[in-house]
Amino acid sequence: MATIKDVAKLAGVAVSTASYALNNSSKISPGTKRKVIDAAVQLNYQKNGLARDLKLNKTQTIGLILSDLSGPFYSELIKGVQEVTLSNEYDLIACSSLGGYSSTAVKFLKEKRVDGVIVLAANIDDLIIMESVREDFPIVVLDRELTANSIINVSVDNIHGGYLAAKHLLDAGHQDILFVGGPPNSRDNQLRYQGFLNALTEREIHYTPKWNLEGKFTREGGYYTAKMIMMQGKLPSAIFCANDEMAIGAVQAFQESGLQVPFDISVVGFDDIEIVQYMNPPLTTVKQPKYEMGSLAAHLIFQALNGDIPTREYVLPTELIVRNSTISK
Amino acid sequence: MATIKDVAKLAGVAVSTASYALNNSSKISPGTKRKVIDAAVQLNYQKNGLARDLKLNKTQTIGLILSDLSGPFYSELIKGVQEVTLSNEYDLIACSSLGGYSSTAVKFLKEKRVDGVIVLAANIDDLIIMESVREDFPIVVLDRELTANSIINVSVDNIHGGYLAAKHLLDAGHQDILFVGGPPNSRDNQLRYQGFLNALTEREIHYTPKWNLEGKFTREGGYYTAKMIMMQGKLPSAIFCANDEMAIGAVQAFQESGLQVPFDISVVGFDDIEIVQYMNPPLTTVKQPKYEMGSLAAHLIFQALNGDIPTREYVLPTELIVRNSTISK
DNA sequence: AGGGATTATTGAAACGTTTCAACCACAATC
DNA sequence: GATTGTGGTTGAAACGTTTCAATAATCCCT
Repeated sequence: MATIKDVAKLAGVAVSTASYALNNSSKISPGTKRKVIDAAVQLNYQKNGLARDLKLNKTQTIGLILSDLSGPFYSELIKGVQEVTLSNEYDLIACSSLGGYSSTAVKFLKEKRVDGVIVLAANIDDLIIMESVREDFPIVVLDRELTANSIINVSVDNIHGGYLAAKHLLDAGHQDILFVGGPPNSRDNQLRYQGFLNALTEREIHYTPKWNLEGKFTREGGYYTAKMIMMQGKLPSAIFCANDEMAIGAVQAFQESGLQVPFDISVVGFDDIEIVQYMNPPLTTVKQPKYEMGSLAAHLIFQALNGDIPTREYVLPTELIVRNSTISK
Repeated sequence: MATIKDVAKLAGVAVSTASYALNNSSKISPGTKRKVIDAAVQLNYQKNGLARDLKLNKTQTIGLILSDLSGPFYSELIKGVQEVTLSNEYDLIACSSLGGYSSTAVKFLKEKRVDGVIVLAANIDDLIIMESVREDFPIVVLDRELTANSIINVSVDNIHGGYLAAKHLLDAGHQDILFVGGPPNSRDNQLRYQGFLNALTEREIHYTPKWNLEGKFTREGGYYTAKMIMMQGKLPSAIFCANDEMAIGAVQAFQESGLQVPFDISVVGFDDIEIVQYMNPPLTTVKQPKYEMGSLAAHLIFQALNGDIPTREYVLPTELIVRNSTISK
């Protein structure tokens, strides 16, 4: 591997000259510049980015940590992050938090491999993030509550979202509504449930869940919960699933049992992930402003990088998207 | 930022000792090891990964280059790559080829920031890849044909896939089949078309496309092409879209015009991306072994990294998945 | 008590850059 | 002809690690 030393030697100049020349510094005369560049191409020289970053103490890249690179992760959100990053002439790399303490994510959080980081990964521990705070290293965490000097929180109004979902069903005349929850320790889940309850109490309906409906935030979770519901005899007239994936699973379970959504049971989800508009029936759901979250997160990173200290907390609105999986009673 | 020097000083040892201690070398006595570690936690020391990588000339990470981090990129494929990478105790980072010559992708290809790279990005030029070949730097390119010392090709049997799609329609009695192509300079597109033609000629059907049906590999592409088809008067009895995204757009266009898929027209796609099974109707398509592609690609990287020179070319099989968007005539 | 063998510790070089401060040659100014 | 200036070039230090080779400390045998 040719280094800049080799280039300098071949061009017959000092290594500092070679460096200036390759970075197109105005100090260098056109003649030597040409010599150096010729030498570089002749040796097929490629700069070592690690050395450069180390010296400059700056990587010009920001990291995006996702719970799983392959998951149905919010592609809209990534787009938001990416566009802002690109327009600031930074690089963006995505890595996964899979693997716990020895995951790539931790490596990037701690080892100064990026200039700032956006964390969207519920499976990465708050503790790890707190351990990674250091001066001048902005961290934007999505969907969690964490306070430290350089940490910025961006989240979505889950409570209002849950409220909207429930209100929609109530307005449509449903009385017997069931909340199909995700993991009980998930903050998202709790807040959505909270909003759901708020809507019910507003109508003075007392919600008494007869059994514990909570599963994973996955298709299987929704599927099995729906099976459970059907086994309990009396069907509710509507369910509100804590996320879209669960709703997909639930709808599938109902349909497999010959039930018609929305005629036999209305279903509303949460997230508005891309595929739910292609379902049969298309899913009524609560939309998160995913693109906006992403671009906001990235903007905040750059603001912090530029020395402005942005506000530490942002909550973005949610919106009800009515499709055909719900019907008036 | 505390460096190892600070740790050494605080612990009262030489920096080499500190380094050995932090890396848990057996040379160091338990006593000093403890001292060093205490000092490290007290200073909240975090190692600088760049410095380490530079010194070791090894990053222990492999890069995955995608055409667009946010796209509906093959999440199955990524999963394959990720699992293999993780089990080899390497890190995986994904980056986008958006931005052409100054994209993050190029940075990672050229600047020695990763130990190997997998390229799945049609929009990155062959030339760039060729410029990045260097000894001991394995590059796996997916879905393109490129020969150089350290380049390995992995692709899918597009020809046979196209053949399968066409044969399925022919077997179902369709005579008037239209090929809805993607970008004409796309190799995937060409090969799928080739397979399509092979099936027709096998039945001695001469395919004379009355107009040029080619668009982008996107939903819009399929949508507008379908509109075009409908404007031409006589509807074919089936179409074969060069990828699923286009098929989705086409189905949508047909349905908007009141046509029934598959009763008025059969549609088959290519790729078997996740959402097509949730469409209404679920799409008949040709499945690519995405997971296998990913894990194969990663395996090959590690093989090369271990000094074995693997075969330079791999072609994976495709498979027809019959769903409800096609019907017998 | 002396000498070899073992174990712990350390100084210094190296990885490949960038950049400061010094230097040089030469022209311009008074 | 001495000073000042200028544009071009360079040596050396620095970034934060790891690791070799050398030294220092400890131990065990006779």
